[in-house]
Amino acid sequence: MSYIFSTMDSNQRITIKDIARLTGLSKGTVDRVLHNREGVSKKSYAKVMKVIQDLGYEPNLFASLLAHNKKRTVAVLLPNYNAGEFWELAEAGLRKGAEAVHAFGIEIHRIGYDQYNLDSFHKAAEEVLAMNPSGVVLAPMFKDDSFIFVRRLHEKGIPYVYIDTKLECGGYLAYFGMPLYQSGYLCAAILTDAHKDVQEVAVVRVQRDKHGQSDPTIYRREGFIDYISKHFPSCKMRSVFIDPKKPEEIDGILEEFFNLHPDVRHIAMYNSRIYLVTPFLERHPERNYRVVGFDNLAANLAGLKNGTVTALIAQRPDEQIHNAIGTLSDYIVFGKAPAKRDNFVSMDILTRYNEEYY
Amino acid sequence: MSYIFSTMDSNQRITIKDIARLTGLSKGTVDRVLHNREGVSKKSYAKVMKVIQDLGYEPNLFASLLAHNKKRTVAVLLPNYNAGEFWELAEAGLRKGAEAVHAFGIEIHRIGYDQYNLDSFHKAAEEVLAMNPSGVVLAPMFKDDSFIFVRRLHEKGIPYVYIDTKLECGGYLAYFGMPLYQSGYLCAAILTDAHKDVQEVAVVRVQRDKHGQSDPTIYRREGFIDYISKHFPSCKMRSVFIDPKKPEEIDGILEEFFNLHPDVRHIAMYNSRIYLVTPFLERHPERNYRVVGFDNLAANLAGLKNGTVTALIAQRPDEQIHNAIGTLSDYIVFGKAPAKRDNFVSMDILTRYNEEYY
DNA sequence: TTTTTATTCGTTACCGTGCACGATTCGCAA
DNA sequence: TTGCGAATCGTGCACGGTAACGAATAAAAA
Repeated sequence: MSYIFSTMDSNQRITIKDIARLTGLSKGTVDRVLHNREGVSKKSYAKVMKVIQDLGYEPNLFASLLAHNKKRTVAVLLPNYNAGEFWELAEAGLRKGAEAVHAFGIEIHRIGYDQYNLDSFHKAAEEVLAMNPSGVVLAPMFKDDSFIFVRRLHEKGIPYVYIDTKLECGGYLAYFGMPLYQSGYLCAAILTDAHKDVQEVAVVRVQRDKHGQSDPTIYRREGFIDYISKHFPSCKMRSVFIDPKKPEEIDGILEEFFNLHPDVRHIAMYNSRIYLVTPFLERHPERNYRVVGFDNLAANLAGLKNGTVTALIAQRPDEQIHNAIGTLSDYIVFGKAPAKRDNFVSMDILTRYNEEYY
Repeated sequence: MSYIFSTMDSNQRITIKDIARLTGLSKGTVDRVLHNREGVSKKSYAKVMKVIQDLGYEPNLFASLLAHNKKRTVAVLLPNYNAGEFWELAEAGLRKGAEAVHAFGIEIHRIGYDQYNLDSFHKAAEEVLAMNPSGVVLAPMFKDDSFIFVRRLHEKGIPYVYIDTKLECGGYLAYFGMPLYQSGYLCAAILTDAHKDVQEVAVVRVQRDKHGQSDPTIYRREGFIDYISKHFPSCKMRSVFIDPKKPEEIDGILEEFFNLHPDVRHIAMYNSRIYLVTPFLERHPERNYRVVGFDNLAANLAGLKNGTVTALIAQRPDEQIHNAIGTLSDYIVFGKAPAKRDNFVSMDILTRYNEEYY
C-alpha cells in the first residue's frame, strides 16, 4: 500500500517549450492557446490542445508569477481605536501578516474608520474601492452599508474576508472570528459556575445608535440567555445601558441601577468594555460581585488582577487578522481557496491565575 | 488611522541587479554574498552588505524558486488498512493534498505499514529515509521506534508533521489531530447524558501486543475516567478485551462478559472499531444499551442507522492529512512556519439524526 | 624578474512563462 | 499574376535569481 501521487509517468514536468516542439509550433502560439487569446488557427489550436490533454501540461506557477511580477495591494478595513481598546489587539497580527505576505508582492493598506460614525465608514469604503485592491479584509460593523460595500466588491471580482463579525450572506472567501453564540453560552456558564441557584443576573450593555449597526453581541446575548433560561429558569435577567462616549455618566448610572436591584450578584458584559465597570466594582468590594467580560484589553486584565473581574473570555484578534491575510494571499497569488470558510478561534478563559501566561 | 505596510519608501522593490549597479560589482558577486559562499573579498562583501542594509533588499521568492526548479518529495507514512477501516478515511485528504501541492513541485509518496507489525514499520521507515524526502507526514503508532525514526529525520534536517497521534517530544513542525483527552471526556459525557445515576459502565478494549505501541486511546481513557469519577463517583468501570484479528471470537467473549455483568447499560469504545460490537448488540435489542464509539466508518454509521449505536464522535482524518501536507509544503517551499504547532480538529458528534449530513 | 598558484570577480546561460513586435502566410479582389 | 489587408505565427526580450566557467588580478614561489 505504497504509491506515488503523480499526474504523469515521466518524472520531468512538461513545459511550454516541449509542447512547442511536439506540435511544431512556437512558444508564442502555445501561449496564445493556453490563454485563449485570438489569432490562432483552428488546426494549431487543436494540435496544442491534444498534446496538453495527452501529456497533462500544467503551468509552472513560479515562472508565471515571476513573469507577471505584479505588486498587489490588500486593503484592511478596520475600526480606529484609542489606546487600550479592542482593535488595538489586532495590530500585531496586521504587522505579522503584512510581513508574511510581503514576499509574495502583496502590500497591506490599513484603512481606518470610526465604528460609531457611518459617514467615516462610507469614506473609508470609497477609499478602498478607489485603490482597486486585489483583496479586502474587513470587520463589518455597519450591517447594511457593509452589505452594499461587499456587493460592490463582488461586482468587481474582489475577494473579501470577514474578521470578528460576518454578514450572513454568501460571497465571502472566509471568516475568522469567535463562535459568538457559544461565547455567550460559555459566558453564562462561567458566570454561574458552582452556583446551585441564581435568581438575578445583570448585563451591562451599550446603547447602539440607529444606523443599522451590525452588533455581534446580539448572538452572544442569545447564547447567554439560552444558558441561563435552561439552567436557571426562574432567573431574572436585567439590563443596564451605558454609553462609552460619555464615561462621566457611567458611575452614576451603575450606582442607581444596582441600588435599585440589590440582590444582583452576577454581572456580565457582552463586549470588550468591562473595564468601564471596574471603577464601580472597586467601590463595592463588600458586595462580592461575580463578573465576566470579554477580551484581554490591558484595562480588563487590570480588573482581573485587582479581583473585581472574575473571568474574561478572550479571543486572539491578532491571530485572526494574521490568518485572514494569509488566506487572502493564498487565494490571490496561488488561487488556493481556504480549507474552511468559517474559521473559529478558540475561546480562552482568563482568570487572575492564568492571565499572565496568556 | 490609515497606513501602508512597506519596508521601503520607493514602491519598487530592489533587485540583485540594483545592488550590483550600486556597488559597481556584478550579479554573481552579489549572489555569492547573499548566500555566504566563498570567494568574496572583505571589501566587496562589506559594500554589498551596506547596500542590502540601507535599501532593505529581500529576494524575490518566485525567481529563486524558478531558478532552483527543484522537484521535491514528501513521504507520508501511514498504516495500511482494509476496506472500511479508519485509515481509509484519510485517503481522500491525501489525494487532495497531493493535488494542492503539486503546483509547487512537490510529489507525495505514500508509504504504508502494518500497524500491528513492528517489522513492517521498520521497513517502511527505512524506505522513507532512503528516499531522502524534503518532509515527512507520519502517524507514530509505534512509540519507541517512531521516536528513533524522527530523531534520524531531525539529524538529517527533515521536517516532519504528526497526524492523529503525536509523541510528546519537541522537534516536530506541527501536529494535526483530535484533542484526545477531551474526546474521552466528551465520550463519557455523551454516554451518561440525561442519566441521573450510572452504577456501571463497560468499555470494550483492544489488547495491544508488547512492542511499545503508541496507543492514542490511553489519553481518551484518562478523559473518560476523569469524567465518570467526577460525575458518578460510585460508578464501576469494567473492561472487556477483544482482538480485531480474531473476529470469530468476539461474539463469544462479549456474550460471556455481559452475562456476567447484567446491570451494565452503558458501553463505550476508545477506538474506531465499535462496529465489531454491533453484531452482539443487534442480538440484544431488549437490553437497550447506550453505546458511544469513535469515527465515521461506514460500518459504524450502519450501527447508528440501525439503532445499536447511540452516538459516534468523529474527527476528519482527511482534513487532517490535507492540512498536514499543506503546512509541510508551506514550510519546505516558502520557509513559512505554521501559525500553530498543535492543531486540533473539531470533535463532531454524530447520531442517527445528523449522520447523513456529515 | 618570471612562473606558478590562489583569490576574486565578471560573463553567460539557464529556469518557464508572458507578451510585444515584427515577420510570414493566406485569402480575395483587381 | 500581382497587390494588399487580415489572419496567423515565430522571435526575442523581460521577470529576478542561480551557479558553472573561465578570465583577471593578486600573492607566492622560482
